[in-house]
Amino acid sequence: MKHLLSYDFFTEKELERILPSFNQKSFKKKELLLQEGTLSQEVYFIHRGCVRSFLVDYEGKEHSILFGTEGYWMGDLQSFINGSLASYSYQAIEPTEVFAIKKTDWDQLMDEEASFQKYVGILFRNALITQQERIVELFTLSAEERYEKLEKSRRDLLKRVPQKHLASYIGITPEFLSQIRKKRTETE
Amino acid sequence: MKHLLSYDFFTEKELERILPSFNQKSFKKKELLLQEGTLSQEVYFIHRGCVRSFLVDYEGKEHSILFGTEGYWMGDLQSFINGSLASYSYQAIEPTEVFAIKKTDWDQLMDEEASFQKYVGILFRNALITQQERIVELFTLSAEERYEKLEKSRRDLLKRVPQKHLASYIGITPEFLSQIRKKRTETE
DNA sequence: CGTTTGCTTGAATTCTGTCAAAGCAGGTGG
DNA sequence: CCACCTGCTTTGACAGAATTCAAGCAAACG
Repeated sequence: MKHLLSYDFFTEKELERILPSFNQKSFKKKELLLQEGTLSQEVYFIHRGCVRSFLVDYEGKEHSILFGTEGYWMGDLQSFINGSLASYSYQAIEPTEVFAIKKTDWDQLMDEEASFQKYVGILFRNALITQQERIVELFTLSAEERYEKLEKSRRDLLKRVPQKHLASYIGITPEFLSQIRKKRTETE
Repeated sequence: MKHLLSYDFFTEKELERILPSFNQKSFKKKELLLQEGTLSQEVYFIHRGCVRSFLVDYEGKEHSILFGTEGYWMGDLQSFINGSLASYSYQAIEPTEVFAIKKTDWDQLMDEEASFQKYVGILFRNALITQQERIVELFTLSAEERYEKLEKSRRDLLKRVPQKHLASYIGITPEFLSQIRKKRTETE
């Protein structure tokens, strides 16, 4: 469980109280961590691998919302926290190992462990800021610029994630992403 | 300060400790609550009026990010919490009255008042979920559908906010919003 | 009033999606 | 190890969506 530690946010003692609440779990490639329409009972800290969250729209098309790799948290907040049914599915893109924490243990930690509560507060704040930036990108950048941005900020994903998922992440069709890539190699 | 109370989240005693940290402030129509590039020293709870946040892109175009009305919190999280310079500007669309809380008072409340910390945690979580939904909308809905959605979820805004701002909020040009409105009145 | 500001319109243009076909993998079973 | 699937990527022609630009109108404001 080095990764949680490597944030070096917690002291040794705090970790001793926090870590026992987590269980290690493995998922095969293409396996679902959580399926849309079910209740999320746990959230995951990714230790090794890659996970995508996606939704299926009313036309049956998939849209990738987020990619999590080593050090990311993944989970359906809405379902996990409010107890509603998940609107998104979560799927391993590679063989993936995670540390899972169940709702009851989560709630207990949030109540009893001030350091954890603080940690989660920071997590949410950062997520909020990241998402805000994403919204701004969608407004201000063209598809090509969004792809360039992704190239810079998450270069690792380009090799790990199929094009079609990257395309849907930046909000375009796989075919059009192909065009963009073609144009870019020609120009350069 | 009925509004903060009306959330009926806090007990009387908690409110007695919390409310003194807020100051009432007024802004005229078009006045800026906070300007991009400056440091955010306080955040606002809107008691009466309407505020929009927006950014100016590299082509000089404005994009409205969020509209806050009665009962909304407005502020530049990134700047307020991390001490960086604000990326967005915040402008009163109507004469607006807010309750402002300064960074030092905020920090103090977050440290000393567990109920406030919890309240803010919920605030951020909800904001996170709302934003996630917004991203999904941008992916899955056409411009026309996004406008219809806005019509339903924030009908009040249609009368209070100029078209051009609504247009930029749903990510289109004012001209195209005009087309949509025209088409819709013809069809129906 | 005159001036500004915002809304509408239409035509030309750019961007992105759709569709269909073909090429290129990677994985599987024999 | 090969041959065959199956699913992913590429391509090009075309259609549709959205923007740009320019002009005119209406409403708001000092």
